[in-house]
Amino acid sequence: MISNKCNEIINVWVQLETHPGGTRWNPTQEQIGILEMLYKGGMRTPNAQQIEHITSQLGKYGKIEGKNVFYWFQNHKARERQKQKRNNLISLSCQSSFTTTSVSNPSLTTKTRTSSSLDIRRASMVEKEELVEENEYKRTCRSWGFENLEIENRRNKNSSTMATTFNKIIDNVTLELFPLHPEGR
Amino acid sequence: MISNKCNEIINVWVQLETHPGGTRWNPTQEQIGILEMLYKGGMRTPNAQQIEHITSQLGKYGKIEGKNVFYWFQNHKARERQKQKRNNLISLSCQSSFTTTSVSNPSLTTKTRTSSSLDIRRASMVEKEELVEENEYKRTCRSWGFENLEIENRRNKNSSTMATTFNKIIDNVTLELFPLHPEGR
DNA sequence: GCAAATTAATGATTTATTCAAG
DNA sequence: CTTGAATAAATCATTAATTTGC
Repeated sequence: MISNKCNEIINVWVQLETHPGGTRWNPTQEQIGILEMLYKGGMRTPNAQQIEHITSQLGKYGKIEGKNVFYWFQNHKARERQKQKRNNLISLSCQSSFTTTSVSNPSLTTKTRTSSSLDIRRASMVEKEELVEENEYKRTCRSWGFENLEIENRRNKNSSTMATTFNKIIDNVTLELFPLHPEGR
Repeated sequence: MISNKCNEIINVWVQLETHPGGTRWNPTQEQIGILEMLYKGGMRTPNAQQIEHITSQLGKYGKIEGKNVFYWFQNHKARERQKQKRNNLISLSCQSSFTTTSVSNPSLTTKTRTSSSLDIRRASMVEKEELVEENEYKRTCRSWGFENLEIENRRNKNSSTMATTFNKIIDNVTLELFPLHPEGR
């Protein structure tokens, strides 16, 4: 898809050129593409091993650290939730319905105003209960990268230490993850 | 203070005995004592180097990982905040005052009920503005442990790589941190 | 066209909340 | 019930888009 030597060289050069001192990570198109592909595939909270793996692969297209990958997934996930929430709010307000949030003392809630654009925060709290989350990946054991992954050895022992091609990383990682974390929590 | 060889041996044994499979970290008294000392000294969000340092020192008193130290500070901080909040709420409700939160449409807020025990969350939002935080350590550059601390080399170059005694760790680390992060943010 | 000024995106951190072991 | 562990939400801060006045 996006993997010829030319782009690789150019990107490395661009990276080195535009990030001399070392500010924040500026992902290349290839990196973003792959991350989004993984995300679309269902990856949400990669564990340390997976992050290392992905990082080493994305590293071919520019400077990158493990934490960049971790943060990318966190932010991407959060901001999609955010967007979803906003959309839900809009569709709700388009129905122009009165939202009467049931408070502990219901006698005091007298026909509260239609949800204005301002107080998204409170609304989010309400939504959390009435919105069916599509998030099928509940909490996964993230585990830190500080120490070697001793604890994680309890689960998936079989993880290719370091694949070489993109197809490999994508297929491997997604296949590793897609079983939907069989041992729940 | 708490540092004779006997205890050390016993604790190592206890650690190994009570955590065969590898459940969650169970801090020893010495470890907690030191952590609390550091906390009292003002440490709140140690960075990767400091965490590594502390971990290696606490490791003398039992099995421990960097993430344990990290989480300990996070939880300790958060739970002190929590306690503070609860206390503030209590003292407020003891005055039995009416809290009228100014909403975008003030005409609708008619003498809202006194703060009941349930909605701590909203109260916390209010407090955040009217409570002078004693937290003089704003945001410090935590940085991950995944990669080597390349970026951090911009600041404090002088950090003893690995001290040996407890007094050393305490004095060193606190002295490293106490300058109140001269370059603000 | 083209910099300076604003605004929107998004990388990075911290804080709040929740889960669950003991 | 306490607290270690983990995730979600909120926040900060920097870079890219975009606009604006010239």
